[in-house]
Amino acid sequence: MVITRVSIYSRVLSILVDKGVDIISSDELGKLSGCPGTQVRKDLAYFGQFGTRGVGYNISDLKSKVTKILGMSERWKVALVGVGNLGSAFIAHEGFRRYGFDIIISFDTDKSKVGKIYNNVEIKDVSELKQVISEMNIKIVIITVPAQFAQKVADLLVDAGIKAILNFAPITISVPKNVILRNVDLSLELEALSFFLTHKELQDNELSMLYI
Amino acid sequence: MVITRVSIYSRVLSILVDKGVDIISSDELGKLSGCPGTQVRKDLAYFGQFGTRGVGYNISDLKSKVTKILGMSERWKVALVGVGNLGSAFIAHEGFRRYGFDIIISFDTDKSKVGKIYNNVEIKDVSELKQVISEMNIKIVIITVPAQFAQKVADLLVDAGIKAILNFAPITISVPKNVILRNVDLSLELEALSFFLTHKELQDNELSMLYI
DNA sequence: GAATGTGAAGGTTTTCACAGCA
DNA sequence: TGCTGTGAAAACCTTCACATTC
Repeated sequence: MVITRVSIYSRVLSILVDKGVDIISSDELGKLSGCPGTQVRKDLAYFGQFGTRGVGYNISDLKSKVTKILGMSERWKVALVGVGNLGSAFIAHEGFRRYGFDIIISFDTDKSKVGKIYNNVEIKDVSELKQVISEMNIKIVIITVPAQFAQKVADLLVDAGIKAILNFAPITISVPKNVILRNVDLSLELEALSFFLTHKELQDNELSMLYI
Repeated sequence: MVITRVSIYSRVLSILVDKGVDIISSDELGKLSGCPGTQVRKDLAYFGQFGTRGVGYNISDLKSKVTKILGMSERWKVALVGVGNLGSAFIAHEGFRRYGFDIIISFDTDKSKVGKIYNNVEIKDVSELKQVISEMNIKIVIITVPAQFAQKVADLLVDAGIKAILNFAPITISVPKNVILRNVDLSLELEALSFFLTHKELQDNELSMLYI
């Protein structure tokens, strides 16, 4: 939770740096990030003291500290498994590059795709996964394969020594405790909207416990 | 939180229905969903009593009740604004259709795109948004425009009477309290991975408060 | 005996309130 | 005076323990 918000602060700070603003208060940063100022202060306090009492936070200073906290001082090399609709879109997605993530290789099992180059990214056969990931020194992998193959791919990745996985397959996959797995389930996000549209009568505190 | 998990239970139940299983215990359903059985029971208890003590839950029965709770008894008509890489991929994405969401219309401002049909979905000019959304009786909209246009699009949607928005633009947007907004920020997910890779030394309970 | 449903306990996260400092 | 940093309080969520039912 904290980390997601710190990431958002980082986004907001970038925009402010570009705008040439120097100083910001926690309340203001909170407003721009969609949370209360006290939350901002507590979140940052977890990592140190970055502000000046009575003044606020120096934006470029805070930005560089937050960047370091997030481990985003250098760019990350990323691989992607499953070059379907979603996978191709992610390979072409400018946002990843802008925020410091380079998808430099991709994998699929489809013989008609393997060997092709899409958006400067080669598509290799999944059988080469372990070797290529080790050679290219990749630490983060995105899974965009159909649900039924996701666990198998995750197993391959774990075997290849990957410690961070972003999974878009709509299924529960398991990895060892020392591997970080994050799941993004697109339809599930829409289902949450469906729920709230269907239960508009529920209000505020009733909704709180149901959220996210 | 509850809703996200109930959505996952719904997925698991579908698979079990297909497999022809009849009955499942909360512990088993929890294991398949990635949470403890007691969580499953509490989550379901929020909406009623669906099981039989000493026995478990009747799968097809629970499935249909959960479907109703989520508001997924009927299909939802969805619009998408911003037919770029990501937007096109979502229009083509099978997953949405499989889980009951039909993207039936899309919008963009790019004159070279407007009027085209992609994957059976017409691309209309954003200026037609309000009228088309009303005519087509659309209740849910996906935003996949660049960050700098996201707030403007959200304002248009609110003006058009939309009450549920799924935003993929990496920026904080504000909507009135009666509008449900969910944000999916792809790079932010990767940043969370970056953080954990960078701070492997933090263990378990230290990490807990940082997680999402 | 087995598994649900649920009040109570235990944790975690957020918010409050204010001391401390520019 | 203004705003950060932070213990304490409040709110929230998860897990436990067990009475209840099949």
